[in-house]
Amino acid sequence: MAGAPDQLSLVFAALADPTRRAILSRLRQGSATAGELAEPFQISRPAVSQHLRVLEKAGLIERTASAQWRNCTLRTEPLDDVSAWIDHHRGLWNERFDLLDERLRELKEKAGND
Amino acid sequence: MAGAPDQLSLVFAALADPTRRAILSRLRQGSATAGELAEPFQISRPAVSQHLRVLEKAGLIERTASAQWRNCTLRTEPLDDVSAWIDHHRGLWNERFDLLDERLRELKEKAGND
DNA sequence: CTGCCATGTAAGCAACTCCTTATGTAAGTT
DNA sequence: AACTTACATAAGGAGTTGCTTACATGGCAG
Repeated sequence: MAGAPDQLSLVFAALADPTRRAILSRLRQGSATAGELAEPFQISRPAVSQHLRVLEKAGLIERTASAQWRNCTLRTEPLDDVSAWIDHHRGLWNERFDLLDERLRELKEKAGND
Repeated sequence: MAGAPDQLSLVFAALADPTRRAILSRLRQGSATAGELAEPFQISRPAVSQHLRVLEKAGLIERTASAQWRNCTLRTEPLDDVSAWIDHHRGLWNERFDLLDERLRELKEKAGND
């Protein structure tokens, strides 16, 4: 039993593969069919299909069927979560806002003691 | 033969594990020894040790040995690369800088044709 | 209906991940 | 010296990933 991994882990895992990142890069220029996405790669179609499934599970693409073509479109919402996590741990927020917070508290105490 | 994965893939893969993300979160409050990092988790010490090695290979932590203690410190540089990739694919940059790029290329061509 | 085309699914395999227990290794303690 | 502490590494196993080939599905063209 696997015990489904959380969404953030799914997204990070999806992005850990260069082929999948290349697929996403490609989709940045607009949606494409599975065949178009497979073309630039040396790997087989089923392999690409499996990559697409991983990306879909991570919420990074959306697949809509029209006739025998599957259209893939980029979805960037999961990247917002990733971005939030990353920024939180880069200290863009922190070491600045935490210090600011502390500074404010100091000033408050000082003002209180006057 | 594995064929060493690129650094960005290493970082994404390292971040795909909740335990490792928790370790990084913990390190945000300052450096810690391997033992301190292992304590909050139910898994064995060797398991934590292996997680630390993955994080080290990804460049996300630095381990320095002093006596029999291994001190782990957070390194955020790899997160900058991740952040750049993410932002690039979120369309924060894009729709602005790609257009600028294209515009520059147009101007260049025009200048060449003169 | 028959056959092609685009794609997904199934089965199988090598390689990797993540955990375990057992065994180093190096520094401090008695 | 023997013992403990703090960690790493080794070996092994269950589960997952990423690829392959072979087959199934479903729309379309003759």
